[in-house]
Amino acid sequence: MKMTTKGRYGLRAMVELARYYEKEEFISLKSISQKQGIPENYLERLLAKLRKASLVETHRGTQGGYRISRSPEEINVYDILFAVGEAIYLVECTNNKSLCHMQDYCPSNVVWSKMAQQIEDVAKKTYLDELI
Amino acid sequence: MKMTTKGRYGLRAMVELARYYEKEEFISLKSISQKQGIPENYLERLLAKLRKASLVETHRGTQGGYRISRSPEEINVYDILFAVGEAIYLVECTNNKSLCHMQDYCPSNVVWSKMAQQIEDVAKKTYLDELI
DNA sequence: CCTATACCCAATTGAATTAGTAGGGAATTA
DNA sequence: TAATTCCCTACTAATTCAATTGGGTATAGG
Repeated sequence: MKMTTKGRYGLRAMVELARYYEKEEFISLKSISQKQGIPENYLERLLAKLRKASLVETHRGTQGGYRISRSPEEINVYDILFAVGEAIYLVECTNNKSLCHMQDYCPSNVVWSKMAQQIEDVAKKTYLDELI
Repeated sequence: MKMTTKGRYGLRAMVELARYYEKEEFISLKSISQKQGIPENYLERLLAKLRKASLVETHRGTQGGYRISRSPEEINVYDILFAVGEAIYLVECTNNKSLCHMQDYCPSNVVWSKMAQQIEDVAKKTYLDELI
């Protein structure tokens, strides 16, 4: 039961960017990648998703880069996980009933759903500003 | 972020066995495997682990099989997950500090640990008898 | 205008883990 | 002694995740 790099790298990148929120300057991919020890091209794709979700904004050319598009107080971990496509469920069939071989009631699912709900709650309650 | 089959199959098997607790009869691997739609040989290995953790007991020969070794009220989901080797953590470095490239304090880890703790809590609070 | 910077994007490969299979062995019952 | 059923290890297949490659486009500054 493990979070993928999408979620891990995604959060780390956002924490990194959140640190520069006040300065309003753009941070280059290269810089984030080096500071956080994340492969450049791989991180790039995550940042692309974060951009599409309007969590970061970008600027090209010299002095360009990425910066957080809202105050860290307004971005929570759930937003980030959702943006990068890190799904919050422990078993497939919680989301997709057709995958379950049980007709009516699945006892196990009660547990997995409850766990997923807890994770989601933590994600939604934790804002970036608490992490910097 | 997904639970592996170890945890999923393991719990399902235990729920199945818990249903027969009163009867005290042994249920064959084949029967569990068929009812739950889990590959026989694969399930066998999980049951072996559950046996080693003293959660189930076995008997060979005709009319042999597996049965739960304690009352369902005394077995929680955590016991099962632990027994089958389903680790409860979302990122490696929560358990193994040496894997983390941060020297002192890792902001992200705060989140992942909190989530893992929540999962553990649910697992420890949920007993088999609630699921049958 | 031209060049360096730095984001943008798709396709492919590589690596690791998980899931499942095969097959021989040993205990128990009838 | 034969049928049943657990016991155990090694191997293979499948899937998913992680990372790489490489070419494209916008912007700033000289």
